[in-house]
Amino acid sequence: MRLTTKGRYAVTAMLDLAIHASGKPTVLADIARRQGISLSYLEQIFAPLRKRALVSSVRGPGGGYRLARAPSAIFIGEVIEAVDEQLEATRCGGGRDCQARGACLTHQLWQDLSDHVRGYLHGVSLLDLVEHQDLRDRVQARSTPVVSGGTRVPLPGRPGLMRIAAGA
Amino acid sequence: MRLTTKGRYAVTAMLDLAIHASGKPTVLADIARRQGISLSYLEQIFAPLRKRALVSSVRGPGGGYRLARAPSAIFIGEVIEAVDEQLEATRCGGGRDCQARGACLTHQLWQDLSDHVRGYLHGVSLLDLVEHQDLRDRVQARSTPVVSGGTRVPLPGRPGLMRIAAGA
DNA sequence: CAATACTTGACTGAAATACTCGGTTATTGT
DNA sequence: ACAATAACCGAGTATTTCAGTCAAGTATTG
Repeated sequence: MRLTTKGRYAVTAMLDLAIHASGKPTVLADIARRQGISLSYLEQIFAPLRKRALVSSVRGPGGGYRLARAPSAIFIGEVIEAVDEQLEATRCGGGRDCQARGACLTHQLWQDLSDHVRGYLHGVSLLDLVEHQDLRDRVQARSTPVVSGGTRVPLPGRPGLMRIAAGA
Repeated sequence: MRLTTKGRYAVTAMLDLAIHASGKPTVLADIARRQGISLSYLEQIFAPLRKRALVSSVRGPGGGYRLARAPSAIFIGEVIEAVDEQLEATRCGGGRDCQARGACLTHQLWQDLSDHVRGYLHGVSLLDLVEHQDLRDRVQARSTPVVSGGTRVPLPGRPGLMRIAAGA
């Protein structure tokens, strides 16, 4: 599993979708505006989300995207794995000893860590985030218009690979 | 916390150090040979390890590096954090709402994840890895000479940032 | 049929990482 | 002393990868 800002954007977008769900599909342009993500980039992100049936799309005027399942049944891990495809298969085929001596052991370590992370992210649903959010900015959610292109913050963090962010 | 191949090398090297500890210090050249890491790169990696007092060094002939503490008291998290310094402090100062609406919430998610990962890596000691290893290749450890420059595998995986490696 | 909106894929720029190289300083053994 | 050894240091380079853009294409609806 890889963790990139692309994955973060994907989660953010899905969250946005969950929040603004209202029968009608949501157009990407709105998400782009609200979340400060470029439309083109969003398109690129939504393609794999659709392929993995996390969202469904409706074309033509009045179209847009919808969550394909209930927010409680969509897990962050799925979203990230959909977007940050792992075309990886690290050397050292299978369970054999891939390297001298030490390396393969650490390898096992990373593997375990990976499983941990995956387990964690597969345990958090969109609904969890939405609920958590409601608690946090119940006030703010009312005070700012939901749709308008007010803020338009360019980027949440600075670009580059999302570190398993000790920073904050 | 960042996870790079540099960090992986650091852990591997420390593990090597733990395994070949025998009173006398170990020279980097040996580790380089055994683990297939370039000497120069190892030097670069050991500098911060030394700064953080995870290893101690002895200069001159007969010199080399030693673990500064017992393997049971050195944790992987320390090693990685020593090497992959985080000069990070992500935007969105403090606990404020750093962004529009959605982003800061996911932010909290990443934060939690980060804490998880860190907790995990700070719970694994070098000794844990060493022991685990003994179990795994008790046979192999005898069958191949410990020192000689036999294999010389260039790289464990391919370069690039270490993904939280689903691959294997 | 015309506007809307998704779809696709190639392309680019910038950043970070991975790694090298040359030289210096401290010790030790002869 | 001298020479060999090994840690130490800092600058420098190259590759990779990611983030983001652009342009053209296709399906739907009104």
